[in-house]
Amino acid sequence: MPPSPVSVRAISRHAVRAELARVAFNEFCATGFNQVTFADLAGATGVSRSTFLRYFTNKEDVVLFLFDPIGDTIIEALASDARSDDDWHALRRALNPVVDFLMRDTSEVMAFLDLIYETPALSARFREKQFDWRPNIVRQLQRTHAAPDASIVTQVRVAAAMECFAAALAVWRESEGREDLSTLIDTSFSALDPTIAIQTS
Amino acid sequence: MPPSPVSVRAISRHAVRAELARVAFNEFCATGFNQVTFADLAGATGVSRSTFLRYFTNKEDVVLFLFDPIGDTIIEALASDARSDDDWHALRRALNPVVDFLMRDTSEVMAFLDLIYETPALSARFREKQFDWRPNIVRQLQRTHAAPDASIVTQVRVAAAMECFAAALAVWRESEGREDLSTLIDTSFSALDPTIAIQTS
DNA sequence: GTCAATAGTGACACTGAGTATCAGTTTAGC
DNA sequence: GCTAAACTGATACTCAGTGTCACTATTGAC
Repeated sequence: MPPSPVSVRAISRHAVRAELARVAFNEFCATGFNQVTFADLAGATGVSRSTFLRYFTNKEDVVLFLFDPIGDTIIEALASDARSDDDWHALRRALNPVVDFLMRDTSEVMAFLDLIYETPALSARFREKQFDWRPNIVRQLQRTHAAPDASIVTQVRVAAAMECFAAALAVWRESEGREDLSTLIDTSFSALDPTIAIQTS
Repeated sequence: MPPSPVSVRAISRHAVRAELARVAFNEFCATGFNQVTFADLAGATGVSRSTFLRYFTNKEDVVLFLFDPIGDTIIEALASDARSDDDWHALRRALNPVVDFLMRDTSEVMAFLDLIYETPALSARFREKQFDWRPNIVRQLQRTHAAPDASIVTQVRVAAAMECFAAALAVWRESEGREDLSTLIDTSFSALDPTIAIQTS
């Protein structure tokens, strides 16, 4: 009995989740991620610990679920990519909508990245999240773009592309947003671009 | 008062650690990593829970510390690498001693990889371990091999190289050791090699 | 061989994340 | 308004990981 594709309950759930996360984020920034317990968060949000826990799969998710859409964004970008050149450039292009997504509210994203990079538990989970995107990206890339010889080649290229993104993001946040994220991603990608020959000293 | 570089106590500690890990590994394989508690391990090894815990930084470390030497192995390989061509091929060569290390006891390593890959918590920590090797590798590479333009380029190349290794290792274990690990690493590396131009369709 | 410093041990208590259950309440949709 | 479903808070629980403390064993120096 799924009454409608987007039920009223789902909307409510989303909104509550966002509000809980908002309050929690302030607590984390003020006191430190590890110092704040779920009991603290329950108190700060006026909801019971049980209820708070039901809205998130784990403590890191309270911060990181903001970045959940990125995985699907990449998939969609690859799916709607008309050009059919090599997969490496397709992967680069697929990151453009991600950059757009992050640039919608630079200061908010930067605040999140600050908290993430200064909290080992959060950075570790953030990397895990990015890792979890990979299989779907590999599948999509094999479907829409000339799948190369072996599966391992595609897997490695996707992994490398995601690492390029991660490295660019890290430098971007270190520069406090002064450097251009797109340019940084370009630099990362060209450091590995298998379609251009770099002269060996 | 450090009496000698390698004290008797350090040797004992190492040996005890190895023995505890050996027994624990059997328990993990028999019952499943998540199902076995530290209390169980204490019982199986005949040592108290407190003592067992003192030998490892966390539960995953009981399994994964076997792979600790790999980080240093890579560093040493880079340091003693005479050739000074591009950093990408230097990184590839630095993995040869790692392959040697893994091939010393193929069946043991394979048993470990089986447990790791079937246990999400272990694979996640395994990736974290590999991630932790990166900064030192970057530093060593910048010292000994023609450091390229920007720091981000080296960082990306090291990250990509480690992902090549990880991908090759995963395929190797899936093949149950039938495929050649060195060849798989070669394939991975050439999928990204920035020194050879691949034709674009 | 004795002895003092140091390290290892087991017992215990504790925090905090995450899971599970359950009775009571709210809400959606007919 | 009614019913089935979802949401809530309370409670109890498991287990990883930390910290402390008294006790024992070992080491290295004398």
